[in-house]
Amino acid sequence: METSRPPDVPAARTGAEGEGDSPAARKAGRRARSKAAIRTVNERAILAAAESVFADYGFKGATTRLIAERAGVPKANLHYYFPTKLALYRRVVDRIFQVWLDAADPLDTIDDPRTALTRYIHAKMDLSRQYPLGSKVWASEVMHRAPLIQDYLETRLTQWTADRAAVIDRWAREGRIAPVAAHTLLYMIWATTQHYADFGHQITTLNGGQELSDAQFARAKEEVTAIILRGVGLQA
Amino acid sequence: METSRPPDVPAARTGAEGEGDSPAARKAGRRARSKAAIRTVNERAILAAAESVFADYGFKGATTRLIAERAGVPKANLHYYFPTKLALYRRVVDRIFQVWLDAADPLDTIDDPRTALTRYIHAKMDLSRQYPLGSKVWASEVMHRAPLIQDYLETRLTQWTADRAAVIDRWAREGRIAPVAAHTLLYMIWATTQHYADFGHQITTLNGGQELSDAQFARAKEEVTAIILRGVGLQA
DNA sequence: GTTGAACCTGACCAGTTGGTCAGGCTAGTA
DNA sequence: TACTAGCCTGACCAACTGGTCAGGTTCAAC
Repeated sequence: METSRPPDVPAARTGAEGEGDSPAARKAGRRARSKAAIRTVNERAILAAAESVFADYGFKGATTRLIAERAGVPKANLHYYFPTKLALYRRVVDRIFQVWLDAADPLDTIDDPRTALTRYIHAKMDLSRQYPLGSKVWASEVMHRAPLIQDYLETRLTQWTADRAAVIDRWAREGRIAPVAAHTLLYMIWATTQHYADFGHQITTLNGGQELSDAQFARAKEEVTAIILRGVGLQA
Repeated sequence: METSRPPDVPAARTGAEGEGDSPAARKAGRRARSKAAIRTVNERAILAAAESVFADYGFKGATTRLIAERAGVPKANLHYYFPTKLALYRRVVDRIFQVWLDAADPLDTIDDPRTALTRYIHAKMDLSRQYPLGSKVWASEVMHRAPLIQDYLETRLTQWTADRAAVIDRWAREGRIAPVAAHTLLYMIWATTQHYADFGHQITTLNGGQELSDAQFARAKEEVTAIILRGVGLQA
């Protein structure tokens, strides 16, 4: 059983309750003082631990005992902040989905195919590098037929995909890229970039047991981008 | 909790014990008669059920109760054939790995890059279509840091990958394809083709809730192949 | 038809699961 | 200083987990 601490994840906003954490509380860090700071620190620790455990075992395989252990709080305390395992999971998934949507910005704001695709692929690769747990949680959820995020898939993701597909289709119609099906292209980009997170362990093993160095990863990022750009008829 | 039957999977050879099942036994099917036939039928049913449950929940999340239920045998009977959950899992993974290796044949026997890559990509796409559970079990295992298949990764998969990478590198050196890193190309092929299995549910949802039809899938296969071929500098 | 090896399974077990709760503790304020 | 809202947690629970086993049934060889 894994007991190592999760890698530190960039701590996004923790929740929507909007507790105001004073500067003093912020500094407290390890040794929490004020009530507000205590809540902030503990919620973040639990959410980070939960993300790592859900990434490791999926929803069903994860245990609240292990989450509490990794967060460094008693199990009963975890249930004080998050009433059920499911509620905790939803909070984790909410955050992941938000981060993903934010990464798609280039496809909305840039009309040059080469620039837009390059930036989008780079953003997705960077996410896989810096935030692999989110990708794994998402993959787990979808592989298990998405019992808990089906509404996301059916509403927000469907709309998002349709909008971006329209842009890509227009590029193809205008002859600015080769006539590829937009969905196929998007799936390829998602699959390839997320592979570096979801299958990171396999990549590490095939790299002689060493995690990809920053230089190796940067090269992979360029190569992936080049292959896809050429693949849609753009000189890389 | 899922209780539906797993989709029918092409029943490959069940094991290495080499029980000889008579023609009569083969025909028996549902109502088994001979001892040998009983063993064959039950082992297959249990392995198929196990594959589906492991694909749905990963090793830790899967329960022997659910496997037994889907196989249509009492739990104690399952433990009669497979002593532990772990032993059952190993048998499932063994089979998946063998199927995957077999699919790689084109890269070994064909020296023309366009033909070899086309056939390999097609074979991997077909596997994702016809045998998605295996892909999901593998993905689960790797995402959970491969506690049980680490030896496969370190020995057989590493060797396999190094051999094929050598071929691809040679193609690049000889100027027969663009100078891409072999590992990056292989990862792209794996990621993209397996995406159609692992993320099949997401693809279905984004397809308006309908599974990709045979025609849609055939088109996707051609498009994926075309993008990758162009991506490595080959006219599609 | 007798025998025994192989197959079958309800009932059971100890350990783990998500979740509860009574009662203690502490920061903040009046 | 006294009060209290909010934080904390050991001990507990019913349900479920992987796995066992005694005792029964069935096939097939003699």
